[in-house]
Amino acid sequence: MLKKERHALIIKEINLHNKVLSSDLALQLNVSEDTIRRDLNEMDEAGTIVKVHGGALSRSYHYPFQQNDIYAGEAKKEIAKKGMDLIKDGMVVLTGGGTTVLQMVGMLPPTRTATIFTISPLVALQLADHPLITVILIGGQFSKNSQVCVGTQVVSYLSEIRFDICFLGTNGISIGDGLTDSDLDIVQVKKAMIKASNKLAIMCVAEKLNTVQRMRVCELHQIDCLITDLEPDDSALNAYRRENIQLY
Amino acid sequence: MLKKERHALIIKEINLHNKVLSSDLALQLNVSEDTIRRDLNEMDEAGTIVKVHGGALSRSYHYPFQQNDIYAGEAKKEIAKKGMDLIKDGMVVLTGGGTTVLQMVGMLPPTRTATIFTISPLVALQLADHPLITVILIGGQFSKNSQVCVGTQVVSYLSEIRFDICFLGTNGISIGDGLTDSDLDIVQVKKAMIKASNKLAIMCVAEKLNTVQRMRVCELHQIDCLITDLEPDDSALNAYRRENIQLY
DNA sequence: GGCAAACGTGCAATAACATGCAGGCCCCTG
DNA sequence: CAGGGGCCTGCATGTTATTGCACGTTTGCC
Repeated sequence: MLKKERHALIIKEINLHNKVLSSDLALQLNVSEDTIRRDLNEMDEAGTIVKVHGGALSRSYHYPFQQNDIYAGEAKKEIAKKGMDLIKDGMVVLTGGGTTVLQMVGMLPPTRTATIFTISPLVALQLADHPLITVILIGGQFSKNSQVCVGTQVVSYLSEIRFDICFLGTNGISIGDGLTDSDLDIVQVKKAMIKASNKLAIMCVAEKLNTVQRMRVCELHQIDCLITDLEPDDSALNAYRRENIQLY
Repeated sequence: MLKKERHALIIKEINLHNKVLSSDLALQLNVSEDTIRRDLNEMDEAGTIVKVHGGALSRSYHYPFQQNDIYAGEAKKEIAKKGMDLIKDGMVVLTGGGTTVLQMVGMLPPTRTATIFTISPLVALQLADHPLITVILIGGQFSKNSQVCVGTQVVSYLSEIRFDICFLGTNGISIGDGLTDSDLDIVQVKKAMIKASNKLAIMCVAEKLNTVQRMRVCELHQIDCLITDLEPDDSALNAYRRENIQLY
């Protein structure tokens, strides 16, 4: 087995799986782990791969963070655009505090007139430079983790108003468990928000579909609109389509 | 499972849900919680994430508004420091929304315990990473000019609570006209804030001393503390000293 | 104020590592 | 063809990294 040959195989393996283990390669190529290590070191110095303790990773895999952010950013913009279209002139809207919601309100055209209630200071600030939209910030205890207002104040306030539509971001959504979240305070507020609204729109990046968190927010059938970055007829959404959820 | 691999997965999880629990990760990645803790600590030191008790949070989500800190001039920092000293452990504090107030709450030592009510979303967000302070955001119509909550909701809410001390920024202050402001909504809220508080502290940069705005907020004698960037015995403050205002 | 979960630390076992050395292979030269 | 040098490989050595567990402490919640 020639060195170049091994290198080629290692690269092939890394391209395939984004990672290799020294021990696997030694077994597979029938050489000692020392040799593999030497190979990996050379290739790391050459910049072909990234060596780590125990094996090596593909160079692109080593810096997936920014790519992911950008990718997720694009997806969220896509979702935001679709969600935005659900807000018609004169509507009374209620929103939660996710980044997708934030994106959405930032994209609202300056000519749109609406009243937006929100539990998120960030959403309120985002809307500060919108000329026509009236913003009502719903006050209460400020949750440091999720940067929205929670607590009994919020819940009882919500009980006194009816909204045309409620936009919520997603933490977990799945067929079996419906909409789920990880924070008790948030769950209670979200429940109250849903109860106070005629329509419920859930915004969800495809990656979060079919993930489950600890606590239940609501059943699937309570969701009216599901807005994702996928095409509405994507097969990944089949199960949700069967629940009579309007897909966007 | 390679360490880098775990790190990448943790980051992915955090980007997705904005937070992770050590216990969940341990289960999901099939390693001990100790290992996860070590991972999270490393990533926290590297600045990738923010570690908290029980798990970790996304850095970008947690500090989206840090750029705001830059604006504060030296004078405002000086004022902020003096004002900060008036907040003692256990106090129930009410604040308005000026940049000086924002500076001040940003400087509060991490060991300080207090409950801070505020009409300013920015103040709430600024305090989001303070471990001990409870933040109550007072909700209402969001004023786009001044980026605080105003309106009858706020006023009636304030009528039901008593605060130890109220911090307000300054728009205009002068011997003849007292504290003045330019926006009717703001004035009404400020009046209610003053009425609800045992002590009134006004934060004011020297340039704004002896300026007058269109509408009156309160008389000079209602002010308990005047915090400026001048020395307390500065002659420019003589007139205010005569009004029995405590100078800082 | 009490309790359980989360925490940090030290320790030990194991895996992975770097390094030096010896043997084997190839090629070159005499 | 014999010998030698360069390169690669495997093995042995000692070192470092990583991980899980045990311990006592801190933290957050009720």
